[in-house]
Amino acid sequence: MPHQPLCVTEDSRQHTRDLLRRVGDTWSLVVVSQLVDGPRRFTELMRALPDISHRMLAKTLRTLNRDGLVSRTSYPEVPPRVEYDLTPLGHTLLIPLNTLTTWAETHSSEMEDNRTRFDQAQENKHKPHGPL
Amino acid sequence: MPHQPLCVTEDSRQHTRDLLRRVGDTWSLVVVSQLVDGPRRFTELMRALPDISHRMLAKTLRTLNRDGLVSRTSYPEVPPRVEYDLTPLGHTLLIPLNTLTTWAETHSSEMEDNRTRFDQAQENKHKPHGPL
DNA sequence: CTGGATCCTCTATGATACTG
DNA sequence: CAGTATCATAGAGGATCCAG
Repeated sequence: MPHQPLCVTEDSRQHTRDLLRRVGDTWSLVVVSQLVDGPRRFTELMRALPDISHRMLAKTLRTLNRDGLVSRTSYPEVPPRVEYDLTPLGHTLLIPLNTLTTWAETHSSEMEDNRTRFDQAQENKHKPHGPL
Repeated sequence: MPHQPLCVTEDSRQHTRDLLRRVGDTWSLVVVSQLVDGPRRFTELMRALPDISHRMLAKTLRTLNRDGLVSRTSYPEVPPRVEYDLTPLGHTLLIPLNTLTTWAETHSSEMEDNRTRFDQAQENKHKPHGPL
């Protein structure tokens, strides 16, 4: 009997696809991982993530905040101070994300091997004009 | 004591991000869901997925095959027949994917509400020229 | 310090036509 | 039937400058 994975309703697929696209972008996961241990300021995140651009950090935080996964607390000081933190909803997302992280860890090398093998097989198909 | 989610090594993040980008694209998950119950031919998938373009189905299948998540079996007949199926590795991915699917199902409406609320708050910030 | 606006580039995707 | 190549368009992302 085949198992019944991936709830197969249209809505289900839509929701999951939306979620995967969201957390699967370049930076969402990286930013979230910086918030696991507590609130961080914009500049702190910039320093911790040398590769992210100013623009994309702002944009990513805005999206995560909009989704309710990250909270944004602005303190009426000068210069302005803003702290970002995971919301309770954001924390619940960490569990399934961890399941996926573990899978990725376990199988990434296998997938990498698969890709290498695939690419080599492709090459051999294009230049089989070997010595005869 | 804060929990310890999202294995925080650089490699771990990289692998997970790669995986999320892969299965988070527009079609991978949709295609995979069609293979859960057994092998399918190219045209069968096209019929089952009215929205996907010819090109993207081919490309998605090729990528999944390259990663070793989907097998591709070509029968030397005329006209040609090709069957796609999940590999054992592909099947193992269904488990963590299901965890995420469940989360998405459970919380998608909450996130949708969050977005609506966020957008309304934005509007109110731009046009607070209300009756005074 | 925070973060939005603008300009530019690269990639993803669709539509279409072509090949084995 | 299965798959690729070409062209066109939309969105992601970076660099930079400007504003509160």
